[in-house]
Amino acid sequence: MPVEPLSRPRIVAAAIDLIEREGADAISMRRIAADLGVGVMSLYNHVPNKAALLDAVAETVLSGIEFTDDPDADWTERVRMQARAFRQIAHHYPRCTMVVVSRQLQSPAGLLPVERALATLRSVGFDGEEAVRILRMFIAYIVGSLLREVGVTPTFAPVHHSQVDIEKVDPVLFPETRSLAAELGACDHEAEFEFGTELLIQAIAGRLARRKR
Amino acid sequence: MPVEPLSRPRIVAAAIDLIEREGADAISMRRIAADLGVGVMSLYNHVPNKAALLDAVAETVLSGIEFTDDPDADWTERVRMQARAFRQIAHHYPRCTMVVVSRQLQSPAGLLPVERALATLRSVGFDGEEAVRILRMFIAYIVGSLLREVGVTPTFAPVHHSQVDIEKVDPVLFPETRSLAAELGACDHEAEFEFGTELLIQAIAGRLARRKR
DNA sequence: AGCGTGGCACGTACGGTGTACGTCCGTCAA
DNA sequence: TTGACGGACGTACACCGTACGTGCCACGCT
Repeated sequence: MPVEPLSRPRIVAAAIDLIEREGADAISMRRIAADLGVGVMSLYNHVPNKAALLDAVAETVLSGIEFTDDPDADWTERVRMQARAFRQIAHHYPRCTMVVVSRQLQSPAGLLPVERALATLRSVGFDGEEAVRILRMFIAYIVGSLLREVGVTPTFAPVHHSQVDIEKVDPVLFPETRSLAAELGACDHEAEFEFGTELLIQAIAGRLARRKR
Repeated sequence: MPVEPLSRPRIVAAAIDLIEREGADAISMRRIAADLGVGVMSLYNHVPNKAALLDAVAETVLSGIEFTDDPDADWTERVRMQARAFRQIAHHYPRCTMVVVSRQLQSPAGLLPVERALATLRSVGFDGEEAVRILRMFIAYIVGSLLREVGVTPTFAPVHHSQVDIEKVDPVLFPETRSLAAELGACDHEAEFEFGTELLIQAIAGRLARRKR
């Protein structure tokens, strides 16, 4: 029985699989090894330590994003597509999202999207400094959005409790919060994400217009 | 010698202190107890478990934000102030920031800022649904910004290496990234944050104008 | 005064974790 | 044939969260 030889990619894949199945807290070298039907210490022949493994997980997830960039499309559409591509992470690997955003990886895995985004921004007339600033703002927004999206599901979503029992909040201290309970309780992540993306694009467009004037 | 009696606030304070001194990874019930000069299990008389302790840390840090809201000021200025208030977290408790954003707490600690922000937004003419959307977008941006700001300091900042050795990136595959190396390498977090905040405010203002028309 | 009683500090113990180190074995080069 | 070497694995250690039991002390009641 020629079992697949142990390898770094196989270990990383098992780790991702485990995180998606049982959550990021459940991950341990022993569990991964068990899932692979292998001794714990064998992992260390391919991965220096657990932190590096998690970095590899983040890198793998990140590099799995499908960026389809159409250079002929309107720049607003291109920005939209790139933003949506990032959000795919939260869809394909919801439980891994926290891992991805919480470790800053210093590998070229994240460079391709950066390059694409900078190219897009510069092609519409922003200078380098401004392109970088805008990119950073976009990334911040996207990261924050992903965190909201996956944070709402801690491990298993309970039935459906909004963050606070709305009955408990004092209507005189928090009138707005109370009257907007319905809106605050529900959250269509996709609509929310699109709304913010459009707002950002409009802001950028406005800045661009002012700049060209 | 009447030692201060053990109490939940004292435990939480010790936890925050430990995190700030040694990083979020270093925290353990045993270390906290040792810092307080107390047996480990004594902690459990005041805190049900470690997760609850971390929630309490998040809540305490969050409720420590100084929100000064001037109802007479321009709404743009009020939004600015509230955004900056959040960013104080990253200044006062840099190592705790990850803890704060990574646990979704279901306590009224985060309600005050929400209430203020909603009130501000509604006072300038947004309806409830839109106010909530805008607030969510702002929070996403702020959270993402804070993560960038503190993520740059993993544990101890090395000398000063930008995320990638710029020499290593291929200039033909990543021309923009390469040519903007200087801009990408340096990051004035305050300026960056202000830039994004202003852009967001402008976007909101634009939306408001369109809405009133 | 005597006597519960309940809260709190604490020790011990158990199952789990990351990983340093040593051992064994299969493969391949000389 | 032999030597070296890389990879799989077992053992061991320090540390983790926390369930459980024990003892102390301050209090309210009779």
